[in-house]
Amino acid sequence: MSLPHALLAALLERPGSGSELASRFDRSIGYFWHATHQQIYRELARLEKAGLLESLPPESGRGRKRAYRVLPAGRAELARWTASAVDLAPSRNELMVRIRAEAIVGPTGLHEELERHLRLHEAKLALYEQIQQRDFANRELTRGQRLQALVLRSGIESETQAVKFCRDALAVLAEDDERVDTAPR
Amino acid sequence: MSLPHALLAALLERPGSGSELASRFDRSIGYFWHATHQQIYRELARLEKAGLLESLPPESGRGRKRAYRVLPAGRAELARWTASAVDLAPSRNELMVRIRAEAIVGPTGLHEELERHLRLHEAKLALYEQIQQRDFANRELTRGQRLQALVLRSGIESETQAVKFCRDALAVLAEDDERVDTAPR
DNA sequence: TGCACCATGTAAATAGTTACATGATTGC
DNA sequence: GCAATCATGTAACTATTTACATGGTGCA
Repeated sequence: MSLPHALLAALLERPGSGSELASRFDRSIGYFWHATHQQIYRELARLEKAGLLESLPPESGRGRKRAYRVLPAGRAELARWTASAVDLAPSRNELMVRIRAEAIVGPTGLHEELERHLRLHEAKLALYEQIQQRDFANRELTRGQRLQALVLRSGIESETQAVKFCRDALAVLAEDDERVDTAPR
Repeated sequence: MSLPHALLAALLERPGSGSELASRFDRSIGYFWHATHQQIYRELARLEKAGLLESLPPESGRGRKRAYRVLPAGRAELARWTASAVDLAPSRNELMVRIRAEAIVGPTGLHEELERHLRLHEAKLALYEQIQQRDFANRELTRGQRLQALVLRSGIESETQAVKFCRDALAVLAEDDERVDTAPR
């Protein structure tokens, strides 16, 4: 399972509280391993119980930040996990199931949904490219930065591919689905 | 949720029993929405209870095939779902988390794991290309077949990208991780 | 002082995985 | 007739999502 290890990695980069981690997840590591704040709080508590993290509890109980920090055992566990063997994750791509269904029971209104996804993927792509420019363009990179840049580039390529897929699918749908696409392309 | 709809789609293409669906999932639609036989049996029972499927129960109780068929309500539900709006699936790519961790606590032995993934993705890519040749090359395609071909091509591109990613990551690791990669490239 | 918001959580429901069980058929 | 296998399931567990709750802070 990746969430605890994603949290260990994030906390090693910079210690912080649950809510800080939640908002950092929304920006960086969460692009590749999403988690809600509920999951994060629960998992932080587990990791602390397991002796991989420690926290400075806030003075006044609830409603105040609790700062977490990785213990040596946590760093060791992260290193162990990083190199451990796992199977390929079983793929689950809902859009592909929909296209498949469209091929059988269509035409449906899948058209509009694809337009919407196209825009979402374009936005994500633009965001990643902006981050790439900001953080990795025209400079010498350390080993760690080269690896991070690689992960980001993989995200850019995935989004590029998703954009292309939506466009191609829309083209196929437009060929004979004029009910939905009233204006010619 | 996609599983019930993936099952409806599969059963509309061809009615069948739970085990037939499970083995078909291992070949076709399961490349994009994986499910175990336990999930499939549970979901088929639910769909029947909901009036979207019917089944011819075997004469002799357990251990015999139970043939499922989609009812009109099931087809309608599939069409409704196909065009319905959903958010982008939150991404979860464990390998990216590992690379990120390697960037922080590395070098670990991630090298070998990447080699293994590289081979798995190469095998999957070869399989998809073989299916493409067999089912879609050099022939006129119907609308449904063009959509299916598109899904397959998307799979081919994803695997191509995964292969490239593994190679690039291995190259970065090899630059300064000579402990693991004893021979120069 | 009261209202919006923030940080931390709890609870319940759903989805997916893993381990195991049972009856039927098939081939030796 | 017995072992291997197939088809169908049950049970328990883990992961994830969704909805809600509670205490604290800051500011109008």
